[in-house]
Amino acid sequence: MPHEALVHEIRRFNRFYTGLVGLLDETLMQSPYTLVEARVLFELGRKPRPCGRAGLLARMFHLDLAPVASELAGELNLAPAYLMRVLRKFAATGLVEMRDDPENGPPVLALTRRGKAALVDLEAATDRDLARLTVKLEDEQAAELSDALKRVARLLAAAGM
Amino acid sequence: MPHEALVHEIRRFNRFYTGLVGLLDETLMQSPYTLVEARVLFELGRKPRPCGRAGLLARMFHLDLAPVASELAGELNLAPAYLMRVLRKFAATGLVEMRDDPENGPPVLALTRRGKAALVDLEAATDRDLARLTVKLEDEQAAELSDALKRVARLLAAAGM
DNA sequence: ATTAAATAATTGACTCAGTCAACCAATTAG
DNA sequence: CTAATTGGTTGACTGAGTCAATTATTTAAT
Repeated sequence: MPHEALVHEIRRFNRFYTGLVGLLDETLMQSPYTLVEARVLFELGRKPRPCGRAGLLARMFHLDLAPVASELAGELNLAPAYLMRVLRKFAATGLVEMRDDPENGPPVLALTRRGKAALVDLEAATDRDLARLTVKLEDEQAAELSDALKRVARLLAAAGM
Repeated sequence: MPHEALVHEIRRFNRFYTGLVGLLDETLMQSPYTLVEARVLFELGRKPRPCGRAGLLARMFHLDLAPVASELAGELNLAPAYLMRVLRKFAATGLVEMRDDPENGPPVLALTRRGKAALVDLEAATDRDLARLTVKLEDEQAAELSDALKRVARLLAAAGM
């Protein structure tokens, strides 16, 4: 029976944190995007898919770039079919561009200018939220929280997940 | 611009933790219940609604017991209509009992024996998961993680949420 | 080089989680 | 006693997310 106290604490934390995330999600719901859509947008912004000249060259030389859509699907664990629907919607509304590159490799994803603008708006909204959440903390407490978050992530990651 | 580093760190953590929660949720999906159903079950088990003699007496003396269904809905932030559907399903499959008490107060919820058994099974499953997640940690690391979790919850709760 | 197997992208059809609006019952206020 | 609030409940509806089948593409094998 390993670490009963810890397991109990994780349970408590999960309850707490899902509540908190729920609050933050409400803000995202105000936006014109679904939660999933927002996550896709974030992820596309965070790690832009190789596209254009760079992507082409990389693929020409057989550098193993993970396939674009499936990689995204993996990172967000979304069903490929579902991700596809989201991407098509984004393509339809002009937020992303899905180019079949000339070499007939797998299609390549990129945020359009409008897509980037949308992302900026989203990030501004969540920034407001997070700022409101942390504004009452003294600098010292903020540092402590930041440190504690890092610890949690590090220890859980080390634990194997 | 308050605590930029902290905001950034919370972002990182959210990404990490939603991934982790996704993993844990997969186990729940294996169970015959929906995520929401599982949460309802957990919550009903955690804080059993007053029922039977005790509940009756309390209500007779106008002790203000929060209304049963709406309280649940609030804690889990579920739409009342949705919660109702879940409860009806549970009632139909014999996991909870919804009694209109004789005094015609609001209906009262209680897990049946089968409901309690189901909850025990669920908790066993999630315990296995959490155990698997934490088994690789040394005792010292486990203590550190537990402490860090408490800190995060305490600081965020203090921050206002 | 040709075929076979495996992996990725894509689509349409379908299901059911979750929302919405309206309604009923009960309590509180005026 | 009626009006206004609050909580419970329902049916109808929407659309998020799944599933199975299809095509295209890359890798492996002979």
